[in-house]
Amino acid sequence: MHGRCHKPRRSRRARRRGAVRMFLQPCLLTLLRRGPAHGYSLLSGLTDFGFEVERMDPSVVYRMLREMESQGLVVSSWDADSLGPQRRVYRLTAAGEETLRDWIADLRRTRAEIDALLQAYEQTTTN
Amino acid sequence: MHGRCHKPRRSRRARRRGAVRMFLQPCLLTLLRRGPAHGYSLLSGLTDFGFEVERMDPSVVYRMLREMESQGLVVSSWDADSLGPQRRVYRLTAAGEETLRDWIADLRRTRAEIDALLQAYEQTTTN
DNA sequence: TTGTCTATTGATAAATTGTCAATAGACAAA
DNA sequence: TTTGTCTATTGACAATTTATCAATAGACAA
Repeated sequence: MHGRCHKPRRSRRARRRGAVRMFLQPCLLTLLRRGPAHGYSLLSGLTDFGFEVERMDPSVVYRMLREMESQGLVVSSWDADSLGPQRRVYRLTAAGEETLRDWIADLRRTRAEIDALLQAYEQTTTN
Repeated sequence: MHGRCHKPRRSRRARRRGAVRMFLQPCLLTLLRRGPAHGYSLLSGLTDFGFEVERMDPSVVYRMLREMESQGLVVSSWDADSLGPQRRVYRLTAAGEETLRDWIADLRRTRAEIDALLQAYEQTTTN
């Protein structure tokens, strides 16, 4: 048939509730903290943080990486000795480290807010 | 001067990171679980969950309430014996209770994901 | 020489959130 | 009694974030 492996047709499913906004960014920053990496390997690494990578569109990750680069949080270069197509290798910058620190603080706060709600819920369990 | 109390000019500040998407909805549902209430009182109740109510635009809350009503999660009626302007009193429906249960499950999952990231961060503390 | 896999880019639609402006009843002060 | 202020609500629209689809391209295997 056509030269397309027809994907499982990620059918318009309801967006997940309760997810953290822009959560992708701190996840990528954390992964890059372990060392330089390119988009595709970062994509797989996201499973660690609860992403369902199979259902994710890779363009989401690439877009975020390029945006992060435009903000100076990462820098990219072409991997010299790679087989296959050229791939961009991303590396964390000092600014990226700092932004990640801010993110961590925000996430602790967010966690506390979620806890507040969960506790409020449990306390008013009327049924 | 004009009949407007000039607000502190909620100046275009960077949107907070690390907030949960649509967090407002489960907060309102939880507040309504304690009993019927109208928009303005719900607005104040949000402080419990980390919202900075002074900086919030009330229209955000009203919009959410109306959307929740259109989804059948709450029903509203006009408060008969209210002083001042008429106000809509919202009451939680069975569907609302159920949606809140789903939210709680989602939020527990979200919290687990945040924890995973925080742990990953702490484990790779290279500096 | 066609197809498949990895890797990346771009455009656009849809959903969510933020901001501003307007209306309206009650009440207090001038 | 008219002006202003407070509570309460609605509507419109801009900005941001997220999802989806379509396309390109090198390497390699059949």
